[in-house]
Amino acid sequence: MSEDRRLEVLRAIVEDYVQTREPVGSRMLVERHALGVSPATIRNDMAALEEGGYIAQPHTSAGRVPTDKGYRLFVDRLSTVKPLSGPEKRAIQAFLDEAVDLDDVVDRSVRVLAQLTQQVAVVQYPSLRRSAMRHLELVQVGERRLLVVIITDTGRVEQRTLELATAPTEQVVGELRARLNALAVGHRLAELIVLLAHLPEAFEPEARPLVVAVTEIVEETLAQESEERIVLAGTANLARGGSDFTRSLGPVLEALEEQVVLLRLLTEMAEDSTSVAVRIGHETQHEGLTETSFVTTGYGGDGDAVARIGSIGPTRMDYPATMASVRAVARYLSRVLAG
Amino acid sequence: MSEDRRLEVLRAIVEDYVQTREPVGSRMLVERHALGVSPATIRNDMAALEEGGYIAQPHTSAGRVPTDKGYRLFVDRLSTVKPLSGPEKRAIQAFLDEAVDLDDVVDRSVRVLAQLTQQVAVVQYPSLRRSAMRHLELVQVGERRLLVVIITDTGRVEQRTLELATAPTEQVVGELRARLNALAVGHRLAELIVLLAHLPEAFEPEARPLVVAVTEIVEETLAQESEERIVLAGTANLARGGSDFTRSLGPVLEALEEQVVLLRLLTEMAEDSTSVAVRIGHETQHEGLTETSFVTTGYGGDGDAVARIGSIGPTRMDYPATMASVRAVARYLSRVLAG
DNA sequence: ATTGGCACTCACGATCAGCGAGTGCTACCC
DNA sequence: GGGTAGCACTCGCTGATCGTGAGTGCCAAT
Repeated sequence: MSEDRRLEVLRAIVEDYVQTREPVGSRMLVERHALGVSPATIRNDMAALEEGGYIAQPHTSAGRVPTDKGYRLFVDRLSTVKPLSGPEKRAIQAFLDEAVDLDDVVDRSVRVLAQLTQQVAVVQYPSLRRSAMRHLELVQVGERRLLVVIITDTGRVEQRTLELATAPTEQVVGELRARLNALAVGHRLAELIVLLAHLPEAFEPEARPLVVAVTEIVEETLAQESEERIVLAGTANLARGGSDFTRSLGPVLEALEEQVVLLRLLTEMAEDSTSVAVRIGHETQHEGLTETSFVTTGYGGDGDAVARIGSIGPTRMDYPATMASVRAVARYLSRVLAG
Repeated sequence: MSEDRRLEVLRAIVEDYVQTREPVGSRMLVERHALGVSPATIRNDMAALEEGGYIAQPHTSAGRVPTDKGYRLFVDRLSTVKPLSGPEKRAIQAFLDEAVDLDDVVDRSVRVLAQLTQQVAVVQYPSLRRSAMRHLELVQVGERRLLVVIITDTGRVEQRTLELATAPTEQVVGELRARLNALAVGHRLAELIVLLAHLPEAFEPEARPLVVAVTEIVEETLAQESEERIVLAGTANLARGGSDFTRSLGPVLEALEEQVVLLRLLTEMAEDSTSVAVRIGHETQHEGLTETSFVTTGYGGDGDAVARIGSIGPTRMDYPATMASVRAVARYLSRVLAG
């Protein structure tokens, strides 16, 4: 009973099951794959794989289905990423290049990925903290209201209005704007807290409340939970494919609407920021997502990513294809942002 | 056979069906509602209502179910809006007041509405064209790149980058910014095309290409289809409620993901901008939405709305409650935007 | 270690009868 | 003429029964 063949059997089971969506039996297996042995032999291998927890049978007298552990092994050791076709690549690039806006880029990315994988796609907006300041604008709107606009090099624009106790002079606002920009432009926003610490001291006492108020709201913005924005697309794909996922669709949708859940997952997976990371079924640690897998990778920035993009589908998905699509879209997305 | 009682029967059927989700028969009807007549009489009325196309029976020997036409009559003439409870109102207000941002306001509105109605909620971002210019900022980023940022009084921020043929001087950019703001601030963006028409002439010939480029990109931004942004929440609610909607969920989700479809509907319904509008089942004119109803109303601005908010659910939804929720959230949303 | 054979299990689909909610119709009453 | 009571009829739903076949596990043979 060779170890190699057992793995080969597991791979065959995964591939067949992904394709047919039905438990795969020993007979079908030898027919569809040139394994060179009889069904009975396969049955022994299957028994061993089941013993090891890599496959399971839904009911007695049914074929085998891969377990989460089985998929894990498949992803880690048995699969090879299948690259996208040339036309596909070009289509992605062309589509993303038309974007006019960060919102538009993100939107197009998530759509194209959903389209490619025929699953749910998710994109995190570039993290404010990890982006660099491109420009900070102060706009006086009304007597004692100030609009603070932060623009990052990733194209993100964040804005807050500020109610002031006293109306500042045009001149002070101008000076503050100039100094803030001189100080901050080009730096990561995360560094800002340190950079801004001593800023008030550079101003006359009368102006300090204003300066403090502005720096505070900037810091607040960075601390905000809403700092992290997430966009989904392709939820309709969950329902597609007939009798596939259909019954337990509710919990999945609920989980996907909980931004907190998605954020946690994406953050956890971010440890491995550069390559494609996979979370399978129970590994998501979320009740509604036990039949769901995440395939994500970082994008933007070289070395450490500025945010993540990924695809969400049933555990029984085509991992090699999904991984390829995610990686491809992430690359083009990075390129567009950098360009 | 009094006309009045027939309508009363229709109302009873709608109310019971909405509540029980099962075809309602003559016996149940007289038991649950004090109609003061016997089932046989009701049957006659039912026959008449069926004749008129207001109700139908799924199969022979089953109870009756309201048709789209029946719901329409119910909504138009038989229902009275049930107001929200005090705590509910306060909760909405409190939740929306915490918003820090336009994105945040929109996000919170759509969530709270989804929560209230237990259906899908949809919010259109304030239309750029109908908003007034609060500020227009030009930021020079890099040698020959200019960032054009438009900020509206509804809090919307739109941004575009502009590649220039030649590097403009700081001074020209400053002058352009000042003039643009002087010209445009306070006006509806829709009027901008006219306002900006003669702007280039006010500049020296060398500066004109820049001016033209900027005005052009502003106009382009307004023409953009992406000018209209839409946000959904509560799609998970479609799946909730057991065996209710479950089978034909796919098409609905697909339709909801097609922003174009939603936009068309919202726009069509906008004719009646101030009150609550309802589209029932086939009235949506969309294949995937034949079992779906839209309840929407305008928000922001008094007189003519700046955009729409609404709730989407099964045709067999609680119209009075939904209409009340939609109207309430729209009001608070308007208030927050104005404040 | 592999294979052929064989008994066993069990989900699935088809068939069928009984039940009951609901209807339409007709004859009757006020 | 509108309302009511009674009655025969329809038909979807439920549950039981049963055959079928894919698939398994085990064992003896190679």
